[in-house]
Amino acid sequence: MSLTHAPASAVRQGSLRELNLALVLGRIAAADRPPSRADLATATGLTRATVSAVVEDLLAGRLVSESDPAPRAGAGRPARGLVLADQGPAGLGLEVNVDYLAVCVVDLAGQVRHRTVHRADLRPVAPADALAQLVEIAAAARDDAASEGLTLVGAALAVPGLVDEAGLVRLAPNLGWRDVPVPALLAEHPPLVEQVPGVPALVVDNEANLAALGELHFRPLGPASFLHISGEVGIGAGIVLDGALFRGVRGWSGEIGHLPVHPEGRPCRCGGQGCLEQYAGQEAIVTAAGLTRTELPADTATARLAELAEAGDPAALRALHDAGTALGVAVAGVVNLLDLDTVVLGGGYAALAPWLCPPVLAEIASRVLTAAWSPVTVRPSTLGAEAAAVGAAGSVARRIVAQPAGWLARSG
Amino acid sequence: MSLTHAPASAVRQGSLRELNLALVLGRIAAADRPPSRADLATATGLTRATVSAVVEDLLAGRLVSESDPAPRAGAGRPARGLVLADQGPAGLGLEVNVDYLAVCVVDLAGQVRHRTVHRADLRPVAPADALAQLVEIAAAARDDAASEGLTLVGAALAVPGLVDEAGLVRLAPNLGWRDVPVPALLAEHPPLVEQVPGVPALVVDNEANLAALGELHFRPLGPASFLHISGEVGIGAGIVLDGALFRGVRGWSGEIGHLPVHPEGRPCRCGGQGCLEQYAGQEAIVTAAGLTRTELPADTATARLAELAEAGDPAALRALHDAGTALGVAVAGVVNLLDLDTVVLGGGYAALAPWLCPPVLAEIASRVLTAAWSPVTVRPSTLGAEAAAVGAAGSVARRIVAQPAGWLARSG
DNA sequence: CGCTATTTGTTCAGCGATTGAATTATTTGC
DNA sequence: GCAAATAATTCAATCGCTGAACAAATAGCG
Repeated sequence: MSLTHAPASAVRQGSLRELNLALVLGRIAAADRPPSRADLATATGLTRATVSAVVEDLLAGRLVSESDPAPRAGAGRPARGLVLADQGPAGLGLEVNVDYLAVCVVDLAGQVRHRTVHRADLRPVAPADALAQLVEIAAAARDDAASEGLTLVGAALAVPGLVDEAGLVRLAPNLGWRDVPVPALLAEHPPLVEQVPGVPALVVDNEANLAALGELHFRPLGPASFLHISGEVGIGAGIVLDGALFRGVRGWSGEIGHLPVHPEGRPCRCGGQGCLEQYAGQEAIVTAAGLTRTELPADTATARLAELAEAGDPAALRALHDAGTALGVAVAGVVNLLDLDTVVLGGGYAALAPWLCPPVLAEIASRVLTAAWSPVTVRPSTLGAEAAAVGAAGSVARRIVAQPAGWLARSG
Repeated sequence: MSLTHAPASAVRQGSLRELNLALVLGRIAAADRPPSRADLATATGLTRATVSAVVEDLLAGRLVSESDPAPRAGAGRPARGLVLADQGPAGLGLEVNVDYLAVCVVDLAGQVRHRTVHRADLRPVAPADALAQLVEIAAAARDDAASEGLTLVGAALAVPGLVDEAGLVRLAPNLGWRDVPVPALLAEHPPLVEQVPGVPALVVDNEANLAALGELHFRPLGPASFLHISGEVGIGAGIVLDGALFRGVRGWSGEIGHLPVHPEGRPCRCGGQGCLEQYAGQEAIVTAAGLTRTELPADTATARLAELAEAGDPAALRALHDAGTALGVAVAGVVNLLDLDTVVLGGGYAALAPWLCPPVLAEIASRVLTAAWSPVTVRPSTLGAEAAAVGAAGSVARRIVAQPAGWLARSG
């Protein structure tokens, strides 16, 4: 009973075409095999005449291209299949993290067409310098993409911290950033992407949010709702509802790391007590497993932990089990509250999933009221460590698919 | 970055008018004083010509009516104000609860035009008989409404339990219902409402969900996001995001009563341990306050508790403080996760809010990471005990406002 | 009182987008 | 080689929005 069917603004004849462009393009994107114009007509309810006109616009704008006729049984003129173009607009994904910079390019079909990861300890680097390095890498990626016929039409930057709506990074503790005006700093460099009406040139967002969107690449069929948990030093969650990121009133949703799991337990840096982060954060797991804290906490510690667990080290196994139980308590609460059917373990958790999933599932089974009727899937993320960059680039590409009119208005 | 701008189905010229009808009617509903056609034109971006045509349809369909000209300074032809009609379509709200049946009628403007509460212990009554009684009361309400020029166009029924999408009541423990096919049982009685395209004749939903929608009556301006907590024997929450109820993948969201607040604490009937319900449910508070369990737990126990607290009874005050703290732990988790800025205490909690709010706010202040930047409001519900019936009727009325085309197609 | 400025609301030709039927295009099967 | 079948396009008709002109109604001012 969504009661928000009223459009946000006036609907004119032009909007009508805009909406049908989006409708048809969306069907092409969601189809599992290249649909014909006739398929699209029956699927959308439009007439074949209209679909032809719409498709003509999409072809002219290089958003779709005709593929080899799909094999079909029976008589009749063969159909021409339509697929998302592998040339044309594409999204740029950027990521600044503690120990790497990442850049990637994703095309309309969701394919990662370019990817660069530059490993470096970014903590001692000033924000402006870090962004300058990132721009340099991104410019190379853009040129690379251009040689494949791709035009970058928007960028999204993932940052491990709280970001406000204007793109100001309020606080990125592990990076040491505070009140960094990212859009202003990037504006001092030559623009990386072509301006397209309706597509923001730059979106800055929380790493956990964008990593969650990355998972949509592997569930492109229909709207999906799931919880994506990034286990790093802190624990962040991206909540995807019906295929769209849920950001909350101020854009600060997903702070699952501070869900209380032992209300009178260990004090947390947030000021509370017994937060999940104190029991399932990377540091908590590492110290519980008896490992000394390594220099770069992100990758090496996780990899070492997985090695130990693989080898059957009792301390590591116990640490992972306890962390998984704490995580399961929090996740059970979230599932009870939001009735989600899928939980994705991402970031540092992905590699540890074999040991984390069982206790998480156990807690869900015993605590979720509706678990008997609706099973909950818990699985590791399918993307690697740079999921956020992929998700960021994908979010731009998905926007073009959802609102093709802006791009078409540009290219004539 | 909602990426779901693509319409669900084909957009034809007719849809265009449908969308603009909804747009204009929505503006009229949201305005704080009766807008003129010219006001609507500037507000919506449509031309005055189009607005006139749209308004003509709305007037003909008795969805709006012209009010006395609003006073305006300066020269010029006086405007004719437009308001939602106080005659025409209206929504029927129904509620079956442990100790009462409630029926109410809400008009387009959100006014409660009729209300009947029939007190009776429904636990020993068979579902079919309870529904038969409800239908009888509702028929009287419908006739009453008809004499005021109101036509009922849809009904929503609130039930204290889990309801699936088809309206089957899977489980209503306190009512003793299990797998009750409500739509089928109601279909055996003469229809209560007129059939209107696009408006379901009957929606069955969880009481907590519909009570949450009731709060929208007092925040009609713009989309609101809040958490509404109904504290009864169980504790249910309705999550309203951007003015629409969030139901979850299977419609079973809001089970806040089973959020773990002491993971190794008291066993809960759900099979888990330390659920909120065991610490802030009505029974928990009552027994903690040293009260013997009364026969009908709903109203009397809460009222007695409020009396004792008012009188300064230490046991009652301590019980309420402890319950509020437990509630605060859970709410802090929800706010961290969803970044909501408003929490409404409804149901049995409404009367206890003076004692529950302080500890809840204290937990939020210490546990919510972003509390410093974004204050969270915690307030009691403004509707009484029958909030669910009002919310149910209001949801129907709001649907007509959001999708007026169906009603207009009916009445010619 | 009459005139002007001002704002509201309506009328009407023009236009863009969809529709539905007719037409063309291209293949399979007999 | 021809009929049947399916795909895609063409074209007049229609629906709804636009923009400008026009009619209606009031305040201010001399």
